[in-house]
Amino acid sequence: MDDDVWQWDTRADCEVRQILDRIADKWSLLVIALLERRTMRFTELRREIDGVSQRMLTVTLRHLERDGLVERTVHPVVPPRVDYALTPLGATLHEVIKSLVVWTEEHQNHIAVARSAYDARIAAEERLLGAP
Amino acid sequence: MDDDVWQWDTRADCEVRQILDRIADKWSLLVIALLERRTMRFTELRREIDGVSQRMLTVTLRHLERDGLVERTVHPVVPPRVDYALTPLGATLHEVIKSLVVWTEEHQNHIAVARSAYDARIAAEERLLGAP
DNA sequence: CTGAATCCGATCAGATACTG
DNA sequence: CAGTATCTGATCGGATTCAG
Repeated sequence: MDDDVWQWDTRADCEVRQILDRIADKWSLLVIALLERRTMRFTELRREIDGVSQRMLTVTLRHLERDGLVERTVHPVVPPRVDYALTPLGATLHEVIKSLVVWTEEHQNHIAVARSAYDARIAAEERLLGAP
Repeated sequence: MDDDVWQWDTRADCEVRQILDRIADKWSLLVIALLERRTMRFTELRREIDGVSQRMLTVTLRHLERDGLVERTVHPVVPPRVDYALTPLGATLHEVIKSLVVWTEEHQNHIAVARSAYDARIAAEERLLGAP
């Protein structure tokens, strides 16, 4: 059974890979995390997500909407008002994403130590090669 | 408590974001999934992962090694033999990744339907605009 | 306010050639 | 076998401008 689950990873063009690439992109995780709390407007999202450009937020939201993870609601008022909300499907994804973020939170110190050790080892090797 | 966990997502430069970008990249997930089964050699990984170039596999493995997720072992024989194995830290990450892949497997049909509906709706709107 | 469209520099990643 | 180095086309993404 486990073997069946992991069969996917040998094929480049399979559906799972496409979806993984989508939900693993830079801003999608953040958008989903924020919308899980509550419905938000475009400008609210832009203000909350530090570093995102207007263009990339728009692109990200369109992708999420297309995949059925986010619902876009246009209110016919002036000035325009557009609300973004997580769909039920998006909510189930959020549960999975949450475990990923929690793991990162718990292990970031461990990883920082590993990086320092690696960098120190590489630097030491380069000194050996530089002065033979 | 939930609020603390999700505090991270408003800052672009925080450690968690860097780590997420790393483990969410195109090939890392596949490498970790394969190495969880058993230790593998460079060429074995390359053959198993459809579509990866030699360069990108090397880069991915160096990143994972630096983060302490993968261990690289060089055997001083000819021809050269290099084994890659998941570290204990990498193994804990695999558990999290697995839930992500399982979610994708379970919902890929749902997403495919949503995409079709979205594309059809966009196409219909464009027809309305094209022939007024 | 919420976008769409365009331009353009930066980065990424594949192909190729070379090495121990 | 297991890489490194280099070149180059492709893609990404930010800044800017315009529109409903």
